[in-house]
Amino acid sequence: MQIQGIQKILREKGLKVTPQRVAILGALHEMHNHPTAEMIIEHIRETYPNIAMGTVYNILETFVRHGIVNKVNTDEDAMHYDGVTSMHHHLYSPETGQIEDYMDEQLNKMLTDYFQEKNITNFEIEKISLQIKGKFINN
Amino acid sequence: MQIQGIQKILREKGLKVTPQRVAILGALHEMHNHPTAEMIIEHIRETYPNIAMGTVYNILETFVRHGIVNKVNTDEDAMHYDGVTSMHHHLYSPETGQIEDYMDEQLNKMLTDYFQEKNITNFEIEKISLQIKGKFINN
DNA sequence: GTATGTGCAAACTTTTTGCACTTCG
DNA sequence: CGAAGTGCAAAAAGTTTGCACATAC
Repeated sequence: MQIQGIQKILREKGLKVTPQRVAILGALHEMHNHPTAEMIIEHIRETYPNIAMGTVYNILETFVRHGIVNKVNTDEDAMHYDGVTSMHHHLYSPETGQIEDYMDEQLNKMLTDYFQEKNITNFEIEKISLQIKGKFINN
Repeated sequence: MQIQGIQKILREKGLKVTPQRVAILGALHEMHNHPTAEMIIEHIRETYPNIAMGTVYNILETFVRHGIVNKVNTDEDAMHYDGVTSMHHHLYSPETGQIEDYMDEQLNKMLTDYFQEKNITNFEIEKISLQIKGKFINN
């Protein structure tokens, strides 16, 4: 995605367009490996050497609040982040920490239909995602 | 579950039966609210006043390694733990932090069948679980 | 110009670690 | 008795916060 696309996303949410925000959201869209805050900083430090830790955490939290970034929960301490907000799932290996997107429209439809019909009474569903735990093979 | 049942679980895994382990596994089986390490300590402190933090973390890690306890990943910092190891899912509200079990045999079968047929090539599945994010209603 | 955002460092929270002592089998 | 487990306290890792300064709009 070009920088204009990033800026548009921010403006549409009423967020001020700052170089830090553009860099972080850009990084999340390039990286595709569900980085931690630490990994994001490392990635953007080349083009943005003096960004502050606290700023990165603040910005990520803002993005999550506005729904343009999602948290990816794992068994590890550090939080991982995901720039892809459309419905998808994750393959996850607790041993190596590797996380891969698992996109599957057929599965999405199956789950959406299932819960539409099921209609859980005391809960309003906002988002459904599968965590598929296991091992990556020869990789 | 009585104390004998807890001891049996530990012995079957080749783990030494210590009062600390019995207390923690017992707590996890009573609690049903996916407690953090902190919450577990608070819960067992009545009957076990001088258990050490480090011991609780060590024991939980041992249990997870032996598959008798699972980690429950959320958007929060602190890890949550679950004494139920059979296939099930979670309703989760990021706003309040509340986590509830969602048990559904029909869903389990649907998912298991789906992935059996699908056969992802580069990944060996060990465990599938849905995180259903949203809001609990009047509760 | 003003509300909002950022840098920085300190503080806080959660988890891990090292080592002496203890306990289970 | 010996291997494994525990207590404790210090340290590490991850995240949040407060405040002065800077910037987007």
